[in-house]
Amino acid sequence: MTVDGRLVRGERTRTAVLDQALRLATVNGLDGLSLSQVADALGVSKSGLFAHWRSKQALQLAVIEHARAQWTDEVIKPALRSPRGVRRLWALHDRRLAFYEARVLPGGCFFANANFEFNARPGVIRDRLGVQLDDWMAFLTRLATEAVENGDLRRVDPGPLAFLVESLGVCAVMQAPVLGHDVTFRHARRALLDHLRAVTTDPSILAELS
Amino acid sequence: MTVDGRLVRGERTRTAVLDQALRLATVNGLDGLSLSQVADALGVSKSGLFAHWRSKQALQLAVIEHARAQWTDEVIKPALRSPRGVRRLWALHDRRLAFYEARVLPGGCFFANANFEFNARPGVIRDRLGVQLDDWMAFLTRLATEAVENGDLRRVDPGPLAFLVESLGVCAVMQAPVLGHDVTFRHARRALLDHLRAVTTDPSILAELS
DNA sequence: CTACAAAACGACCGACCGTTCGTAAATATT
DNA sequence: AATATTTACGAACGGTCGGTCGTTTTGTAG
Repeated sequence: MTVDGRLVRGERTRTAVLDQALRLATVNGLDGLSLSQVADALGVSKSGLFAHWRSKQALQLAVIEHARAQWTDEVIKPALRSPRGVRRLWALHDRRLAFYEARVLPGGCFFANANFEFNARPGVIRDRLGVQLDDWMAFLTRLATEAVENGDLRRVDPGPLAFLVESLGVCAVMQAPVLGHDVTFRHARRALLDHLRAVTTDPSILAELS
Repeated sequence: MTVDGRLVRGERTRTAVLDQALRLATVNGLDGLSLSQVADALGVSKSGLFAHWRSKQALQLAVIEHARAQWTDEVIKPALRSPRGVRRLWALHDRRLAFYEARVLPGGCFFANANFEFNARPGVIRDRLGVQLDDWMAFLTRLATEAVENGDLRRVDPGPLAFLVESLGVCAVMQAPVLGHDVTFRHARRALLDHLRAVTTDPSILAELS
């Protein structure tokens, strides 16, 4: 929020806190997020954080929202510029991998980490992550359905196909730091390409893809 | 370890501790594992744990080994009873899913959870998990290679295929608690079956599979 | 310049953590 | 039965955590 062109004092720190908190939460876990560490890393006092968020959980939820907005801007929107159909589905997969290749920032995917972390821990956080995952899978399924309706695919259920795309993306960001970015991302791209080639009606559509 | 047919006193508690610790670590995270909680859940004193493991990290490493042994007995060995080739590759996928369907125990897959948790946290734990993952992928790749050498598959790189199998398994145990076991496992099975059908030379091999 | 409101601060609290240590109980040995 | 040795125990320590509160600093308006 801006007033007269200048940043309100608290607003600048607000986004700075969310950036730092997202970074730390991605590395140490959303639950392992330490308010003390966030404050120290920014050179502000820990108690000052409670002026913006009433509790740690409130900050955690804000971090989730922050990550969601970032994901929308940097992955979903660019992918939607590709032509609808199989190529758009591939574009999303490619953008996702590129998103993690670009930033050498450690910690992998915040959402994947958080989902695994809260897999068996019911509560507000778990519910919020569940809604995000539901929306994301619905979006992927819609893309797969569009590809089928376009006549690009044959004999394919959109659900399992969306699940396959998601699986390759999730597993890639998990294995990349351990087994090496090069081989992991190559496998993730190659596996989906092989699959699409096998189920696409007109393979020439895929010729331009790497 | 047994002496004269009777359990040494400490040994019974040792495996009980590892079972409980594995359960808690799967839910709360390997780093979120609390020695106090382990001791309380078993009705033993916290300080007594240090007689068996010199530190929390030592117990964490023992838990990893415990999980590995369990995984070998309940997933790998049964799958190896299937005939070599595509059917054995499918059997492993199926056994893995059945392993998590059978135990309604919450927390998903310990190894997946731990890998994501320590993705960006170098150290002894990270190294140990990395070796496990490396071995596991090598095993999967060997199964895929066998399927190719058997003549079951066409135009397929074993590496990406192994990566695909692993991806579907990992993602299934991540989504199952959130989106429901039924739809998630169905998608995980269907996606691999579709893929195998598309790349198998003799589809009749897959007829018997669900 | 003064006065007011918002925001950041530092000190502090209770809770939980991993770890250590002296002691008591349980087992093994003579 | 008495001794020696292993094993588990409870209390306590230092440290970090999330959260609270009174004070001081900062920015704004009259």
